[in-house]
Amino acid sequence: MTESWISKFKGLSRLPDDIRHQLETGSEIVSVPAGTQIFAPGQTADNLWLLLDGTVKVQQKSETGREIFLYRVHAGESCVLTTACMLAFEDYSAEGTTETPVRAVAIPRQTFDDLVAKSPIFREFVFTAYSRRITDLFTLIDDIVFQRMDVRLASRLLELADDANVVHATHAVLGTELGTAREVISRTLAEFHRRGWVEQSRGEVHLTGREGLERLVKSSGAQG
Amino acid sequence: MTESWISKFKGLSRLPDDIRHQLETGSEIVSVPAGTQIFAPGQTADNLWLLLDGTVKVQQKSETGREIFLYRVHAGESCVLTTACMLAFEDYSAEGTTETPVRAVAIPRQTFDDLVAKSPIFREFVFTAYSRRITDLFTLIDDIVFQRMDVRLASRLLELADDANVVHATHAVLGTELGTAREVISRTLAEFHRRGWVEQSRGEVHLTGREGLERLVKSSGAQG
DNA sequence: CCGAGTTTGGTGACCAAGTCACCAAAGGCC
DNA sequence: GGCCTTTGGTGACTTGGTCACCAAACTCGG
Repeated sequence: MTESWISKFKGLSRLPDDIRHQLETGSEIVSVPAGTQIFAPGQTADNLWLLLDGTVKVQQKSETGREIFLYRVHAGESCVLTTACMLAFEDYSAEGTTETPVRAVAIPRQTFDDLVAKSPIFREFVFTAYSRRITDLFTLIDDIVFQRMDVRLASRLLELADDANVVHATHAVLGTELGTAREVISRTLAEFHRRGWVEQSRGEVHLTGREGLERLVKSSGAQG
Repeated sequence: MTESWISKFKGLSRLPDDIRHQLETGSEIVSVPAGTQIFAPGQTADNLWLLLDGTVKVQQKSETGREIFLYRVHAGESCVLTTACMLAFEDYSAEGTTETPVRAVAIPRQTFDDLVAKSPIFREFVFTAYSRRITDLFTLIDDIVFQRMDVRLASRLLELADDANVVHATHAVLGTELGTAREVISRTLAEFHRRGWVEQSRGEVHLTGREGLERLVKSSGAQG
């Protein structure tokens, strides 16, 4: 390892050498395949995860068995929800699953607590992660309450599209991502098709007219 | 001050004497009237507030000028959103306003940072507060997406009622509390009236049949 | 390659909720 | 009293969520 993983995390770049060293020796790099549940209600988390590669999807399961997507953790971000579990012993009903193969740094509770006590910079890193999640949730709530479905779907499609402008997701998956029903996705996609913005095939959506989708998103003064 | 305010906060009761002392001498008790804005976007917060008396309402303002209620801070809780602002320098779009006259402990940034570094118990207190807010937001999202309006309104009325079973709020206020339109509140309240659960007068709702409202809330397997 | 079972997507009917436009009643204030 | 503001009520319409059901596409054992 010629280059430390620490450089992947902007908020940690200013760490002094001794803390860096403790962070590197006191943590472990782990790899898990896609589809692994990395935290769940009732399960104690003993590590804070910092994602190096891949994405983790965090969803809330409601009592009625339905699910809603809360947020996605990307490479370079920390999965701060596990911290909540580690330190606060709170019940939480959200679960996190890897969407792709994931490489991550696992920081054990002991190291984490030590570093929060010792290093103002590490402390700031942790609090920043927390408050980013909180503000993300605010934005999500705003979206759910005030934004139209077609705008939300368009924006999500643009986000999820790969290099070839293809979104690999079934209507049902897109439904839970946006907290709506599959039927609504089907209808809205049919409308997008009529406008020439997308082509569909089983399990995927091809964005043939990004401009149209982008115009729709922009026209509503939203951010995405 | 014969009894320290610290005893009002469960998570702080186990603090050792030296930390207690630093917390007491390094903070200040403040009083503000009802309707005071205690934090807002773009405004730097220099203190963490711990509420001794009264309530603070935290709302999100959307770009379209509409508002949605996020949560309410009660006596014995901390207004952790200001911490997010203090330590993480993040933009946030939520604002907090006192609903009643409020007495609170203001902990300056310096004292706060010091205590987080020094005291594991204080640290846990802070992280607990954060994670409680986050899980509250999860519950709110779940509610918004999956719960029927009539159930949500019934539950909120029960929460807001005073000792005489009266809710002092206009339909418009109840609308922003639940992230819906005034008209929807008016119609739902009319329905509740038809069922003999409430009487209305200008600016207030009298709960004449709590049992009915409670039955409605319970029948949906909700919590509140 | 066939055929049964599963997954995915499509559709119509209906209900719940949000939006718009407007009005009326109640209260405040000169 | 008369004017203005705040609050609440209503109908018509649109959007979104639910339910019931079907059809096409895939899977997989044989």
